[in-house]
Amino acid sequence: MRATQLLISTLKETPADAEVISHQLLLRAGMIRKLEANGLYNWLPLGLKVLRKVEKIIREEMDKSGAQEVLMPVVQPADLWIESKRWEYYGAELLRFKDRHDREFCLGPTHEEVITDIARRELRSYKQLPINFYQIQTKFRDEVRPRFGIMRAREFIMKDAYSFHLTQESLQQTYDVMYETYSSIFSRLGLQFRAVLADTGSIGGNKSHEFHVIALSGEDAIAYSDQSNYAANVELAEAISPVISRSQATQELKKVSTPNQHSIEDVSNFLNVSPEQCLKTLIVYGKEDGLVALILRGDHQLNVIKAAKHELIASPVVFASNEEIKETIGCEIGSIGIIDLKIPMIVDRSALQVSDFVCGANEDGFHLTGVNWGRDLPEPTNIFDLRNVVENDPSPDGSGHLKIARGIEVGHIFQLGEKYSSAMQAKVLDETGRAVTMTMGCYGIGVTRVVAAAIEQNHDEKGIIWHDSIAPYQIVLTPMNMHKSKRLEIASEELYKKLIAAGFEVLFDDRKERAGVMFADWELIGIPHRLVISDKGLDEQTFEYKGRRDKDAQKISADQLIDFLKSKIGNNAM
RNA sequence: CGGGGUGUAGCUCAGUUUGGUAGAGCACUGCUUUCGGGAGGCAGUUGUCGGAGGUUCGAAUCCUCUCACCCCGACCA
Repeated sequence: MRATQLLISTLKETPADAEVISHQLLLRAGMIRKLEANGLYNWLPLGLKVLRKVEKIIREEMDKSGAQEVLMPVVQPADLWIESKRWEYYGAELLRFKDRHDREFCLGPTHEEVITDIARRELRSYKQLPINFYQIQTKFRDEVRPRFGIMRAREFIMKDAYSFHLTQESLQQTYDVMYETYSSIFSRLGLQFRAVLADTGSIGGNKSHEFHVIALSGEDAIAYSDQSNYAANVELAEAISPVISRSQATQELKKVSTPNQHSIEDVSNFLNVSPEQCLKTLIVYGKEDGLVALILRGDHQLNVIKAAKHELIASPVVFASNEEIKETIGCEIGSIGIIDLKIPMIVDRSALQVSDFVCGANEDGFHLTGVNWGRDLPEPTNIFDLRNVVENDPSPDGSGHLKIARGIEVGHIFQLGEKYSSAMQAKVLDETGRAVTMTMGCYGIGVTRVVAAAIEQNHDEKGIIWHDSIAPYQIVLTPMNMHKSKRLEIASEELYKKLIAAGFEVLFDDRKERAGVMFADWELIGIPHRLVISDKGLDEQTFEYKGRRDKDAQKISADQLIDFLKSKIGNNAM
């Protein structure tokens, strides 16, 4: 490709509404542009090149896994969604509208209904199973608050796959294949990623993994062991109770005045004890009427997803209002304590381990010190894992300690079970001739999000750094002052053709631009390999090469150039 | 949906307090130079001042309404 024939719309300045680095760089590199409305983006030629490469790798690996590609409409009839009950439950994220005949439709945020409809029409026999369909298709979710550019846009491209099975064992097998396939995909994309155990949430099912690209700007926190393969979303990661037993009580129970000291930070500073030595009491609504107290160590954070799984706690977790707390317990939020609480109490495992602790006195302006389980109040009976794991907690698999990293969720695989197949009567005959509801798996990759995630992970102050496999072009050929040297022009044209013949994806910067402009543009756009051709170099039969991450350029003799480039770029992108 | 902020040239922004008829830098066009790191010079082009209504001799500026976008939160798998 010649630069004079390519839309190069680089910006020197960062548009004011771009918050995250991937959004800024995609805009500045001229890869995407926002359409008038919020959360909708145009893909310009250079950006689309990248997107298509990501799609190609996904497609190749999915095909290799034995999945088959289909294409389903973006517009979906309401009837199917009514059948699955999601017309009622999906909420405002589902963009609904009517056609000219007043029939109701929606824009597909996902395609479970449609694929299940295909399956129930086309699949008749267990002999056709297992089967795995995928598509790469545009989705629309009317997000409450789209943000971060293409990271969380309203319209986006997703690779979604749906598998159908007669048995759980079969589902597990395909699930494992997808796990491996995803690992291959993200490896080929050149991403540093981690597969983590995930909460299955309201979709249900018994097993789920998220694939996260590790990046400081990630929206999710993930916990992983420093010594084993264990990794889980912090939402899910289990906080193991340390094996150490509680120390003996050494202090007297005392009531102390703590005027205007409310937060754990206030109280621990005021009494000169560490937050670990304090217990905090959070009041939430119970599943039945009434309130429930949750007891955590002062330095720990409540994990609302874990808490919502407790049988006494309302799901989702809702904190009690100040008025109700005052009415039921008799004090303000900052002074709630554990002794003589009149409501059910659920104690985090770690809170159980503390002796001589500090807690509220259930009386405004007072706390208790030297409190001990068993001595000053009964040993708790209701013990639960309520908190977020923190750095250096023991790993739940017993091997090593947990580290915390930020991740961008780019893929999610889970076992759906029969939620859609049973609601929509998707059945096949088994070997005894009996109609059996199929069980399903579902596997997504946010294709457009992958592009953003790749940038979040790979950029510097000059711009994007694409991995060879997804760069819009592998090599950029930049001649120095070509318009002044006929000899250089001829040599550049020759080299351009030679590189193409050798199988490289090469961009020839034939613009009449100064060197600095060319260099700055291609560094911003993130072309991984740069060749400079100059009169000086022609004299000594060399070209100058610089990798996007290299500090300095190096001279390569003309006769070795192709071999050199092949060794640099390798086969992964060819 | 709640809170905060911003709307002026393609981009970044000044001008609004104190009303007087629209600006800078970058970008873009042409020419030019000492042309390997977003260079310099000369000459140009670019606006419903987000929209509607009002006050006024006169509104980007004051008032009312409205729309859009951004940030924080809530929501969401």
